[in-house]
Amino acid sequence: MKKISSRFSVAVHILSLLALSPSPCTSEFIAESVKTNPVIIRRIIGKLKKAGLVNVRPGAGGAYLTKEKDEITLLDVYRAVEVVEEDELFHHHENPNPKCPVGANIESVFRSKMLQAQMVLERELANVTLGQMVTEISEKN
Amino acid sequence: MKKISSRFSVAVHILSLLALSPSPCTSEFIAESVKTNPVIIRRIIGKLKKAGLVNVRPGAGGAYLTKEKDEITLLDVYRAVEVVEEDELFHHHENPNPKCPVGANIESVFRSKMLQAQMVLERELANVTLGQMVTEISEKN
DNA sequence: TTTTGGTGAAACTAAAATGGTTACATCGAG
DNA sequence: CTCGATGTAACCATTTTAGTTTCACCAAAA
Repeated sequence: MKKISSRFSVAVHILSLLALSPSPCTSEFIAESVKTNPVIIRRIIGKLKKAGLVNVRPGAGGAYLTKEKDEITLLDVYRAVEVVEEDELFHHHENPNPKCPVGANIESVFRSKMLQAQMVLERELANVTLGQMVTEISEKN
Repeated sequence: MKKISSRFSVAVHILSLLALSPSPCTSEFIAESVKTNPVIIRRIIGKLKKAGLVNVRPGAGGAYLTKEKDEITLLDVYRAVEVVEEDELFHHHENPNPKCPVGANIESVFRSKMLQAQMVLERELANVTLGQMVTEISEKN
């Protein structure tokens, strides 16, 4: 793979800005903080919107949170930006050879181990709220 | 990202075969069980070799484990096949705007949360040995 | 010693994901 | 009505991945 897409880290960045800003933020403003293109921001905001985390004022513009910052977890964001396909982090390659005793059975065994590993990862993400994030960010000032 | 490369699942498949086979296995034999090309298998075996998990008989051919199957964990394999870059699963995008209070501090906060999440994932992988894998695979027969 | 089977590596291809850019129709507030 | 901002679409370049062909080299067995 390499790495999980930066969409995730950018999305957290966006939401942190929204959580700290008293008024809606435009994609251009956000793009300046993230140091990227406004279109990139809009695309990610689109996914956050679809997930019900933010709303965007039509016409006038500007995004804002639709939930309390303590009710948004990093897992919500992770899922919203669809960084992993079908919510499965690990590739279960194969249509292995069913004639081979290993080929025939490895898939289900491997899969269950990977789902377990994925579960603990997601539980960890679910444990961190946007509220905690912005608190820690603010404390560093 | 999508998914972690199938190199990982294929590597586990390869090692399972080696653990169950009394004699060294050729890449062609393995390729049949995995249902892929022998060259793909050799490339992955090359990485496993570099990590000290297997050895290959020169000339005659055939790979075999260099460690006890209970001393190889899925984390060893995960690391060996280099599915994640620099051992960091999450992308910490950004050279964000240092002038922005969020941009200036989010990176370190986000990073520490992600390292924590990655840690629990890896701990889970470290908890499963190749021995357990082949035991479970065999039980299914 | 010659043959044979296998490895390791290079060179290429094709597909997909990612991050980025430009352009533009559309919508609402002032 | 005008202006600013959004939401898309259409591209593009880069990188990763999986796969294939080819071939030099090596060691064991005939």
